[in-house]
Amino acid sequence: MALQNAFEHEGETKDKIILGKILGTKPEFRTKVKEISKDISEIVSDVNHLSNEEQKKEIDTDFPEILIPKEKIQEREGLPELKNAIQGKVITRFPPEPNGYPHIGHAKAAIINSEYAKMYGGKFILRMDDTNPEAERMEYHAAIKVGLEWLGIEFDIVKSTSDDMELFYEKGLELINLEKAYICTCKREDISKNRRERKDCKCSRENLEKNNKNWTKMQDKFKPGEAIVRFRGDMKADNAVMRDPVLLRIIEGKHYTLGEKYRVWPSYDFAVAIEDSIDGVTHAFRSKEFELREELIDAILDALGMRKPDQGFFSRLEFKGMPISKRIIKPLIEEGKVSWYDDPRLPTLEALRRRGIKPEAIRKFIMSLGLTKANTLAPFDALEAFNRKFVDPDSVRLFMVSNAKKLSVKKLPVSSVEIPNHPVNDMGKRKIDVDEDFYISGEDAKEIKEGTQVRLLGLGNVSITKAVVELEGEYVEGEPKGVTKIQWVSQKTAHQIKMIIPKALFNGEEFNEDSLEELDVYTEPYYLQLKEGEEIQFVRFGYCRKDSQNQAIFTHK
RNA sequence: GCUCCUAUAGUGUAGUCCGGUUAAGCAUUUUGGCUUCUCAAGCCAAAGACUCGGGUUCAAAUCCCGAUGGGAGCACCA
Repeated sequence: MALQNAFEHEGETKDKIILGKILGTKPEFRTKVKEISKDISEIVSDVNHLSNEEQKKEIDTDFPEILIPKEKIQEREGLPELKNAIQGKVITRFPPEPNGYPHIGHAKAAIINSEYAKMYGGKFILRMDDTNPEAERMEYHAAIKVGLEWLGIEFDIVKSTSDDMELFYEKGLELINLEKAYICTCKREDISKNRRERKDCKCSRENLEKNNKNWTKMQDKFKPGEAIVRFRGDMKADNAVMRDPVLLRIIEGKHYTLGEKYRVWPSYDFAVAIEDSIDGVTHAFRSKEFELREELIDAILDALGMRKPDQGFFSRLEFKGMPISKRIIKPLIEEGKVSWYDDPRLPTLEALRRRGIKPEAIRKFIMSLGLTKANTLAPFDALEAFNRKFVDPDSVRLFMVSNAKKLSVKKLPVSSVEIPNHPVNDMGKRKIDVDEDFYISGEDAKEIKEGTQVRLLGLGNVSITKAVVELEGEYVEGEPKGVTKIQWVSQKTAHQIKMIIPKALFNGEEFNEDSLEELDVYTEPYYLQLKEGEEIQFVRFGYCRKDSQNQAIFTHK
């Protein structure tokens, strides 16, 4: 053993390490640490005195098996195992509120929960969490569905929290009758003050009869803000969430699906507790800002004698320089600094899609993040790396030049050329008509000196005869090896498009005024034949998504 | 302020529950090289980490205490 270790570490070994290895593999020695450690010291010292060759020889003769390289330990695939999970019986859910456009944060919650359902052959529920009539809109509801569909997430059950309004009333009343809840008619500020000072209010001492009467009054008489149903938690609790939180409150806004049918609405905690329980959810994963609610949800379900799901938490996901919250995005849109929620600089699903990010890449990326609770402020290039692998095998390679400079080539022996659409995969060829007038990139033109050669990719070598303002050259026979290879566009068929290059919206706290670069570029006419939304690689430039006939969005290098 | 969560290479993570089998694995990034009619992809290699301070132990990334950094909650939003 000492020999092996010495061999693996250039002829030197240490007794502490050997001791650890022995104890690790052979637990029976653990009681005799003192005795064996002395032996080990001696052996180790002997081994260290041997030369490399001597060590090798001894291993060869006595222990040849240890020269076989150790196999790598198999790494776990996917998410960590769930506690209390039975194959086929796991039910998870994704409960978005239809109050905004879906973004990468939604994707994380949806993907983690759906992966768990898949992993255990269980069921997955989409539940629109729509218990605040003032915030919900059909437009968002639809956008969320479109986004999830694009991500390729499938649901076994689709429902809305508001489907169960009668149940919330029933359970609310049950809690009141159990004296686990009461109606509070204090002012909002007083409630908040009492919470901070950990004092209960007079309403919590009212009798059952009064509470029942007030419950009825909440249905019509009380105005919004005048009365709420509070859970009897613990006003002295360290966890502020437990200090008699709101279960039901009056909101008179028009609900996007139910209209004005109800005016008393459940709070998030109450709704989630009841819904997860009756939907049979076994494992509920949410982002960690809800961590403190775990205790409350358990307490509500305990009070009602209802089944509790296992709750789990994961960190919020954000990209550097890409705001996720409506609070920040909305003003940017209003000021015209960002066009809309699908602006490619934003982390909304729609923006990611327009930018050329593939749903598979998002899934892989999110799975690679794991279930950590430490904050994840990922750089966007982590996602790009995944995306590149999906996009590379079927992106058509096209020529495109930016900051175009003219190059005329004399003695060109051909009038057209066929170029493969992909270097390794068979994606067909395209024919390009050429004459002596070309465009090349300004960046390349800068580097080209008179008297040198360049190769026009797929066409041939050109000897540069003049390199001022406009370039001139003549065709020469030659191999591509050792010559600078550049892309080109034929002037007579050049198609001009706008290239949009999205960059970080923010540098730290500061809005990046140069976050959207726009270039006027020339590309081949073949661009017009591609489908909208197709991913292209402009050779030596990067991957881009065709946004329209005259606009492309830069995806990444 | 109070309460809770969290801390592994430049970045993102595995390992932490149950201390030794891993002188810390993977991916990305960067840098070299190979391949290539792209600065793409692919292949090979290199670089690079257990926040700090105590304690327990033969042995600590792993357990305990403390400090520090980061985040969240303290809504009649979810």
